[in-house]
Amino acid sequence: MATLSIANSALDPWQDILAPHSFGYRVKLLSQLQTRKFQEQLDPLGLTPFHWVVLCCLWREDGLAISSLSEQLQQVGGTLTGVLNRMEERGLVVRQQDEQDRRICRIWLTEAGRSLQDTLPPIALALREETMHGFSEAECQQFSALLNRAIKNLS
Amino acid sequence: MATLSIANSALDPWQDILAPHSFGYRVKLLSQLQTRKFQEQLDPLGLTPFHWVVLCCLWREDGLAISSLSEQLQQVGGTLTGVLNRMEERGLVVRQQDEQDRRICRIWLTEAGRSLQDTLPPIALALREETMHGFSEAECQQFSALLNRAIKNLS
DNA sequence: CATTAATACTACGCATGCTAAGTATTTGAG
DNA sequence: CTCAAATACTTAGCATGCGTAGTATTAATG
Repeated sequence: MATLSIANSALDPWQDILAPHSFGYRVKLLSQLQTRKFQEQLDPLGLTPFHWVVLCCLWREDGLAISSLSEQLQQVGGTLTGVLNRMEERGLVVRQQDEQDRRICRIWLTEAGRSLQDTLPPIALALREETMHGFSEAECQQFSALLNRAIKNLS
Repeated sequence: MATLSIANSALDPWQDILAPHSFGYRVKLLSQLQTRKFQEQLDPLGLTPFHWVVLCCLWREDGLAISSLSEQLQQVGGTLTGVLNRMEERGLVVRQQDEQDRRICRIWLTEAGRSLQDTLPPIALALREETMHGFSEAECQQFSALLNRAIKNLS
């Protein structure tokens, strides 16, 4: 008979590194839960969470090179190619070769892509508030700081 | 000219919800970084991070139904079908229909799958220690507790 | 100036991960 | 007992996400 008692966990030195109760798996799970909730909200708009993050970058600075997006988002180039193809088909962005260096492909917002700046941030904010429900300001900052340190350790 | 100054961030109320600096995106990033590092370690063994989490469940209790794996890992059934197919081809597990209820498909470890219990946990432990490098015991527990609360909020 | 190296991106194959639809089996309402 | 509903799983299609290989362009070396 399998037990999950504290005593058992104290006896098993691997307890806290084995999925699904490990720290690592719980990070993955939180990431997944966020994505699922966000996906639900974006689906009626014909958008995906990945579209959102690309749009965020372009709202701040339009005409970014794919390599710059890749660096900012820490995503490999191959992944972006597909996403940008679908965003272009969806009419959110257009590709344009750089004049000076024709290896570079710059991504520009369309009017449709720019106008989403009014619609999407409130959705993202609501998700953040749901995630952080019951957290004090200090706890939010603590969480954020711990997250940054862990990311730095693996970068 | 794009600036990233504190002053600028204080002026923009959306600053902390826009990718790639948002809390949500950083959670995703930590999850991704973990997966990449783990993948690197598992690749020479012909394994994936998903194999690891399934094996963890089976080491604790062999012969689990797919629905039970689905619940424990919080993964939809369709995802597991593919993973279990590949694990079966890889010789880690075997499928067997339940005698009492033939709708249920139980997953059993092979000897190869069971023997990995000696090899894999140290790899996972090393990754965890790399992630948590420089964290005090109290900080680890704090991080873990905040994570659990956020997961609960979205579940 | 010519050739090699480096850079930016694309293409392909494979592994998650999701939804929706389909199949087999069992349960349960009448 | 019978047939509809519920359950367990598979299949198919699409969107990430990664690694590798390929193409085009520019930079760097001699």
